Amino acid sequence: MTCEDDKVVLTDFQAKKLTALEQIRSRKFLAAFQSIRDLVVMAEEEEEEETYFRTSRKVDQALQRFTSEAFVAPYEGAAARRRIMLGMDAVALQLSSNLAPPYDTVPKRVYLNALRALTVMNEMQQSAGYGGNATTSLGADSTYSPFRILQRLVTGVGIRRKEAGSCTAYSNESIQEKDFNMVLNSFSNMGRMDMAHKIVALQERTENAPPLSPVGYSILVKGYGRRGDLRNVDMIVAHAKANGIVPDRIMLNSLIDAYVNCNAMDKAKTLFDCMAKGGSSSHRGTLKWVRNPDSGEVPRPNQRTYNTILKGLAKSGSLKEVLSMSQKMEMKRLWDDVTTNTLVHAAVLNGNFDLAEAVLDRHTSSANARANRGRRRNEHPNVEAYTELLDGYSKASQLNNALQVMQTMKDRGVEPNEFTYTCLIAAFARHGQVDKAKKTIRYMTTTGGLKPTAVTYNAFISALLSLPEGQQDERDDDQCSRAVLPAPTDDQVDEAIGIFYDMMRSGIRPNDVTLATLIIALGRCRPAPRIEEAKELVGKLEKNGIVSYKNNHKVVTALVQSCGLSGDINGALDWFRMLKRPDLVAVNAFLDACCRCGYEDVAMKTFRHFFGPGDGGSSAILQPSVISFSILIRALLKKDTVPASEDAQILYIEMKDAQKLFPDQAMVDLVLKTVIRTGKLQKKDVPLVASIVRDAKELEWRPGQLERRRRAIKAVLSSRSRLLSVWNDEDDDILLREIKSEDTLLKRKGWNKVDSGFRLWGGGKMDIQVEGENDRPVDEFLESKGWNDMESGFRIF
DNA sequence: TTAGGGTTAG
Repeated sequence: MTCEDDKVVLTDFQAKKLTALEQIRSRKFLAAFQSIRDLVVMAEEEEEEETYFRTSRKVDQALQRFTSEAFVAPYEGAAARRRIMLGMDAVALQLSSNLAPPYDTVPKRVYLNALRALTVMNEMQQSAGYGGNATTSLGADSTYSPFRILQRLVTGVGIRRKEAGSCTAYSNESIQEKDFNMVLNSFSNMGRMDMAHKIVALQERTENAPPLSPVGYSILVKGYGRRGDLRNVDMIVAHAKANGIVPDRIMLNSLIDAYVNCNAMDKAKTLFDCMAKGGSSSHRGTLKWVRNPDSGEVPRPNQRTYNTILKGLAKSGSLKEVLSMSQKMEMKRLWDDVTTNTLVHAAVLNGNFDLAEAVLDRHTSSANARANRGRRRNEHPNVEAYTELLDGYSKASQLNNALQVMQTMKDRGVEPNEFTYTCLIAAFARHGQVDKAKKTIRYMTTTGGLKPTAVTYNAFISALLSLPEGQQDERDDDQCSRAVLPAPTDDQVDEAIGIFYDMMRSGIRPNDVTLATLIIALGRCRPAPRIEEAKELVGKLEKNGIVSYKNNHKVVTALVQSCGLSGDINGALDWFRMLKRPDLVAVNAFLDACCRCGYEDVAMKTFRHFFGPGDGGSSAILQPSVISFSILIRALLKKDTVPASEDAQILYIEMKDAQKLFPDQAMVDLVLKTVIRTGKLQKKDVPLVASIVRDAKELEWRPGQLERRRRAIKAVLSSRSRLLSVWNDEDDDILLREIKSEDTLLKRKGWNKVDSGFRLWGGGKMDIQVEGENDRPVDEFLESKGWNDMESGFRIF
């Protein structure tokens, strides 16, 4: 190579580099990346050593310039995603290049920037509802990238040493714990506990990596708590204890919240008690762990602690408990906007709209920007409560009151947001006012300056598919529990599909929930299922790359269920087989499909395959749920034979003894409905019914559930049976009246154990006939069964 | 770095 040639090459190179820098400046990232790729090749081909080194350094400068721009905020949106992934491509390019060392490695700072960009981006996309369509040009999954970067950071592979050419060993000591925690937190927020676990494992087995601190444990506990995974929450706590972790207030708050999310209020209350009472708490064991061994102090509860426990009480306890706790908070001056929102939540959950209105009357914040720091821009701190109240009215078929909430918001200067509009749109749709729902979408976009989301349309569609007001009573008695929503009509389904196309036309990508909703609707619609249309729809969307159903559990499960509903067992089987690792919901859907199509034997085999032999051993692939048992028990009872009823009973016992599961409302409804036909309860079914209703005695019934239960009872009553269980909820007028009249009756009969869990109710005559036992006095019958009538919670008269 | 509050959902 002559001196002349050399000059030309350098000039070319410089020109290219200038182009690249200009492209970066004008944010043409793809073009810039391509230019840099050319630069890399040019440098690699350089033969003269010093020039090779010099050009390599210049390429590195360009690369660093590129990545520092690529990994900068904002991290939201498709363009940001492309930019960040190009940044990752640039990192990969440099690592795989033959640039002169150390320029074939990447400075630590770049990795750290990438880490931040990737984690924030992944979390945002998760919440934006991107499906599994995320792949990069290198085929790398953006979910794994943060993990791989951390791996590099701890091993030093591909990381530039401080001084060029230095031979000193890479030291990972300067990797901050917060770098790990940032990634851990993002996986935890995404619900990817598998990945979170990988991070922890990496941290634990790497020398010099920072050990898990209360911060890391807080993050893990949060993640498992959100998934309702009590077992792993407990496991993390045990791990922390074993490692001598002294929990701080945040960790305890996280733990209380996790317990609340896992419906483990007893544990949440214990912890709260320790924090509130400190040394005087009676929970010695917990106290021992929670207390700081040096100072002897126990972290004191703060506003968040109280709000968290309040949320738990709202979820599981009575309104009374919530009210007394909120009064305590007010006295301690710990009341804030979250308290207001939580109290409204509790009130709405209990159907006590007056209370919700009263709380908002008194506690609505005067909107000020300072209160909103860290939240969405200038949003009123109580929109959430108003939104929930609106939604509550709408779901309780009180459209006018729902609309009145919009007016109240306006009067009080509470600006509706996309959540509020979503609920309003669903409210219109639920009441058959489709045009107004559509208008609201337009209104929120234009006047409100808000964008409807996939959830907006999903809410619209599913509200449409639920029966409009006025037709509620026409449901057949199949539809007594939430587990069985009313079957939509052809017209409703057509309307829903129309909205679905509106959605796509306005450029909003349907997600798996959208698709699953439509699939189920098509599978169940009246007068005949339209399963073929469902399959076509899925195929079309897949072909056009709009939604990918492959490996999408929700969509495939919906197809399994839909096939089952329309008697297509082969279809159900085909779709079910597509799932490499079916989850509980999928297995339940398949069990249901088998049973509906008359393949109880296949169902039973499937049940054993996934849930094990029922000995409580650990050979099971999955843990069954009450639903799994409900499906099989119903199928068995439907067979209406003595051996099948016995099998049902055995399954029920297995559910309680081996699986420690107890019946829920749906199961009670289902069994009652299946077993009580033509007013007769057959002898073979008595033991099962008796134990189920007795076990269900502790169930908590909320107004919505009470309503369903009331319908179930109505169904039972209308089938000439008299069957009633005892309610503790004094809020429900109708049931109260029924119980009162029942109590009168019991008094007249001289029976005063009204607290027993279960009564059969009839105007003094025996309405439930126990086949073959009609003539025998009840007490004799019970005695013959070895039942103590009241203690067994079962009385026949 | 980490903790509490609203919409759809098999």
